[in-house]
Amino acid sequence: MSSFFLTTPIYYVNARPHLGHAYTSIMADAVVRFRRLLGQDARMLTGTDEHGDKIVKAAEKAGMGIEAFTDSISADFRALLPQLDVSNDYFVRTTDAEHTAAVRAFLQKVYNNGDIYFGEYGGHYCYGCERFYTEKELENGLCPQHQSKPEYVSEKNYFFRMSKYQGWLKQHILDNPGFIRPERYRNEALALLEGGVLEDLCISRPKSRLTWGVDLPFDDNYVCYVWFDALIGYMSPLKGDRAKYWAGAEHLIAKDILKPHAVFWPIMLKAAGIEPYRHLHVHGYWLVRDTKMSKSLGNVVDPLQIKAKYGLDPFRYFLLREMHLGSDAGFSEEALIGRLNADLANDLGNLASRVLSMAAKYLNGKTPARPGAEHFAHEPEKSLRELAQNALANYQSLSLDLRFSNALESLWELVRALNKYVDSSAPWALFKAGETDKLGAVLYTILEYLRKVSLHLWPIMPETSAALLEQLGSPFVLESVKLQEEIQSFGALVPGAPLAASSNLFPRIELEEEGGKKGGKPAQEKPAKNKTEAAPEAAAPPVEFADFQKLDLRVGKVLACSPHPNADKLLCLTVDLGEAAPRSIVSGIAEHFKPEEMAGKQVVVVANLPPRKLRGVESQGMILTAHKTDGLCLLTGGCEVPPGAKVS
RNA sequence: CGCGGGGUGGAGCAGUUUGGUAGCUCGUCGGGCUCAUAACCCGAAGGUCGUAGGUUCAAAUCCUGCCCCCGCAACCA
Repeated sequence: MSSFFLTTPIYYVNARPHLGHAYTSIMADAVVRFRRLLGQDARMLTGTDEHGDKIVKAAEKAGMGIEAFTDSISADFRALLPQLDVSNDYFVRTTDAEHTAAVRAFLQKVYNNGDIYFGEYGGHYCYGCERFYTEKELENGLCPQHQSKPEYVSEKNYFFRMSKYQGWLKQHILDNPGFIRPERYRNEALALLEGGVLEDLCISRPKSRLTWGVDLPFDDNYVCYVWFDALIGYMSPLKGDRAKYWAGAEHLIAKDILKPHAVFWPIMLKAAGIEPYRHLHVHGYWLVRDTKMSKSLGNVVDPLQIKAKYGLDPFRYFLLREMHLGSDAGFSEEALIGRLNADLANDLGNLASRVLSMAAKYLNGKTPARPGAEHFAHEPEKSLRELAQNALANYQSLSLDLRFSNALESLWELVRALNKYVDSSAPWALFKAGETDKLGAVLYTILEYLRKVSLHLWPIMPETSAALLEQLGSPFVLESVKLQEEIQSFGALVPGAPLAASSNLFPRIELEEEGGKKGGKPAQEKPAKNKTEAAPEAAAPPVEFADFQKLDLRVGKVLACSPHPNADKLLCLTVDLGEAAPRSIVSGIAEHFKPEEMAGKQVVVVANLPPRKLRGVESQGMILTAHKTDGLCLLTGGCEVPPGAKVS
């Protein structure tokens, strides 16, 4: 039995899971389920990446201990999986003891091979930012954030000699066209390698600056930093099964982490004397209202809310049907409802409903006799069989390439052809005419092809697939599936087997006609727990009233406004707060407001923040806005008030 | 000249690798059927494939210039 191994990224625990994470996990699940249908020994890995200073900061911000914090978010990610029917075999945490041991062993091996060296890293360090700046990033030798002169600090660290393997990797990518796909990302990876000599990767942090990480095996004054730790998570849980599964390893990622996966990781493996993975698959982003999801825009989609509202399988179907591998796709409830109604309710659901209902009426709910070969000797059955074979063959090969959108499109050609066949063969007319043999042959044909469709849908919609197969009197048993043979074969349904009297797996969602309201309710009963709008973030922990009083909030009048000379997301405003001189305030609202529309507006300002330079312009306050799905809304005084009026 | 992606009937997308009747879904209009979840089936309207040139017997597809969108990076006190 051939083995197959697929990973999602090891998700970074600095935020709670959202649609993007759900998508990658669901897609990976569909891939491994498809492989299992083909009879392969397919395993899937996912998990959480928990080390690094960003996590330390996020924990501090949340007011939690680092371990409690990572435990909590990792648990969120883990809990999401069964709710999405993701059938992962492994869940790795980079804080697992096994994992840290594997990282140390890996590092030691690379170190012994001479590809890790101790070197001095000299740089311009800004204590305010807690980071190094390159010459290029500095503005006139000053920190762009603080406009202060960074100190030249040299820090000793360990470096991974990536440049040594640059030529090898380039050749490997050229020799293996499918190594990174789709092709555009392969080209991008090649561009990264052709852009000059790769910089060696700094892989450590001194414990004086960071302790939340894996100790280096050859120097316990340092912890391992970022990628070594995370990427090794793809193999550390395999342990004794590594030999069996690693040879078929494939990764699925979103486009933002192409470089570490396409460049760092294969080189790391090479340096450790391990075969590189077989394929890296890269998908795009889900856009909401034509823009990237982001917390600050408040358009983050919560997968569990969508599931609660529309059901899991329609959600999974939508995600896999709508996004073409590699490209971005738009997410909206309108589009989801459109797919659900058109593809699932009207085409597939209705097909099941009409054929089962006819079988109940005309055949007493029993599977009819198998038609003989002569049934397919004539039209329209001849063409139907041909179309079905093509559709299933295409579906299978496209699914193997992770092109689920095209695969489903192909499968739906069969679904539609079956609906046409129902019409053209008109079983109700055969029944009235008393042509029982012909009637049985026609209905058997539809039922059998519907069974094939249902079976093929198992990777995409496992629950619905099983339910439909049950209704068709052919319960799902993974072990007995012979998917490749299903393309040609015909006649698995057992004559006489009982059929469900009706089917209503995909109720239509009726949109409210009047009133222009968006969204919709499923036709079936479902408590409307949540509103359509994006979920507001959970309220922050309580603060003392005294703390609130520390804020000096004022209403001000915008006297003038101009774009920032050196940044496209910023506006420079002059705001009258009733003080001796108006304030200069820089605000990140340029994407939502034009300078000319700001002049004369009243705004609410936080007046006692310390001044700070933003891309070279000093800002002496902060303008308050409310976030909505499609932009920002200025907070104003509500009625005309004198500049400087206090807000409380 | 920082890096990258894209512009195809009203909407959303395929097709571009390997030039050769421009395809799919939704929507619109007309018709049919009555088994079915007001679903299904048939037919029609609607595109000079961003733009200007070039190569070619032939260009959405290959080459060049230009215009416009969108990500990344920088930036949101």
